[in-house]
Amino acid sequence: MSTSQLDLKMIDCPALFTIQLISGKWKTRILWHLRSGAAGFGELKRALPGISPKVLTQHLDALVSDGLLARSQWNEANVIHSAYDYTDYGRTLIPVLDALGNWSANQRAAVQ
Amino acid sequence: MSTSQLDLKMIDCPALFTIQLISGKWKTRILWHLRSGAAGFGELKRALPGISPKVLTQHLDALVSDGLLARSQWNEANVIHSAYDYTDYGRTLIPVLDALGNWSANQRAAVQ
DNA sequence: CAGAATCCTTATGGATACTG
DNA sequence: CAGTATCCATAAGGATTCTG
Repeated sequence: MSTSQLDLKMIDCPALFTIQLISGKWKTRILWHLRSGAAGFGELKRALPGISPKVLTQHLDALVSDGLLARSQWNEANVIHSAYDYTDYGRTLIPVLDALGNWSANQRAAVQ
Repeated sequence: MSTSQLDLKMIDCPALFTIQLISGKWKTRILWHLRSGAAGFGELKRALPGISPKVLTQHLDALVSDGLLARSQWNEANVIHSAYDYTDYGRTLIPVLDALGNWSANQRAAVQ
């Protein structure tokens, strides 16, 4: 499911590469949530009501494998904890996400 | 399949609204192609090798129904012609598409 | 807690033939 | 030319149970 490979299509349409990284029912919401700081698996799950652990894992794995997020883990009283956070690379995407968000906010404002 | 309805998720994550408009295997490429001007059904089909007429119709219908594109048609020697072009609303999305494209171009440049 | 495993439903896309 | 109609394949997502 990794989208890190380039493709002829993406040379014709560079926007496609970026889109593929952030497409998926929950990816944008994960990335959006992490803008305010790292979060563990459970926190993300709570922040995204309705997502199943399998799907959350799938999306996180894709984001990690595409280099946008990094995962860390540690033990506390014999219990595993994890944290997902932007990589430096992933962080460069935030202004782009903001552009997407601002556009939609402007559209909504214009309608009202 | 219209994504024009707002949703609670999109208030938490405004970027999601924009993403939904341009997600789909060919949507970005259609929008990218039309940046250089309107195009008919056949031209788009040729510009997107591998797309089937059904799927092209689906994507165009979605883009029109979401208000990003407009469709016009006319007759010439008893043969139907069509043209798809940005609406004024859709055109406001072009800078956002450019942001997506520029980001991917920068990443590719950085890798090399 | 953080997932892996399994099974299942739905959404998306595709090939092809046909029509006004 | 510009699609529709039909049938089909795969991908994406989801519910649930289980494990270190």
